[in-house]
Order: sequence, then structure tokens, then C-alpha cells
Amino acid sequence: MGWTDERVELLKKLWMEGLSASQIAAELGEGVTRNAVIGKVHRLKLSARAKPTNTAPRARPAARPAAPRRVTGQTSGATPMSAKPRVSMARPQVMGATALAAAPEMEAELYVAPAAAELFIPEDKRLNLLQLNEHTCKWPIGDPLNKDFYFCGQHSLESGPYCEFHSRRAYHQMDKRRR
DNA sequence: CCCTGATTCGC
DNA sequence: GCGAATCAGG
Repeated sequence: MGWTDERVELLKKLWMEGLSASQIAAELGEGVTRNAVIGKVHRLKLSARAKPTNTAPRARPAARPAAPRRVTGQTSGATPMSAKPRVSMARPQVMGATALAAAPEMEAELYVAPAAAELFIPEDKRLNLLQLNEHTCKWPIGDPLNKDFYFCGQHSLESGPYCEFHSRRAYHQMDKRRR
């Protein structure tokens, strides 16, 4: 389905309301991807919605070396790659600029000591700096200045320097506090 | 990992 | 004009 006047209007409305591209895509439904939405948004030249501060220069990657696009016909076997359907993302969750605008101040101390929220690593599994290798989790535990300092040492993921547990620690919930 | 928008360019 | 692939960032 193409971009009918109706759909374009809905797009504009939702975009201006601060919904993310993927959320708008879900709203429009019928095979509309977030990329399609973003692409359209750009063509309509209505990128900048609420711009509180800064005019991010945004460094352009400067012309890519014309990477080999997708192979047209080719329907041979072999699964492409990460073929994850990811269909159900019907989620009312609000985020982004909208979330920021809606949540003025929520400082305070609602963050209680996470002290004991750490994995227990048996002494014989703990590693010092020299015992680390490409397959050991390099998440540091304890005070580096103390002698009770050690590294997680569990088998690390192929995708990173940490084990599954610490990988999520490192990337995921590293929320809040921007500067 | 999850996600966000920005950009390019074959179609 | 369209949007997948890619990139940069949180």
C-alpha cells in the first residue's frame, strides 16, 4: 500500500506528537516499517519536531563505498541471517522526547544500594588480570586497589567481553542520568 | 542486547 | 518517490 493522503496525514500527526518511527509504523500497519516511516518523514521535510536544545552537527559518514546491495532474484535455500520476525511490538510505552517532556523532574533517591546485586563467583573461579583470556568475562568485581579484587571469569559471549549476565549489565539498564 | 533517528542509493 | 541497509548514538 502506498502513501495515501490519509496515511500521510496520520503520519504527520503521530510524528508531531512525538511517537517514534517504529510506533508510527505499527500504527499504520500493513507492512509499513520504521524505515519507511523515517524515509517518508524526511521526504516530507518534517524531521525536526520538538527541538529543545542544541543543533547537533551530526557527522555524516561521507559517501559509503557503494556496498553491494541485496541480490535481486536469488531465492536459494540457506536462511539469510538474523531472520527474526519480530511481529508483536504493540506496546503503548511512551519514550523519547515525549517521555522526557512528560517527566520533568524525578531526581530524589529512589536508587537503593545495589551492593549485593552481584553474581556470586566461587573463589576458585575468580580471575586476576593475568588470568583473563579472550573467553573469560572481564567484568571487574570489587575495588581494584584491594586484594579482594577479581574478574568474573565466566565464559564470555562471542559478541562481547562479558558473560551473559554482565553483558546485559554493561549495555542494558545503564539507563538514566545523562551527564 | 534493546532501541532511536539519519543517511545513502538501487530500485 | 520509496525503503532496506547501513550508520551513529543511547
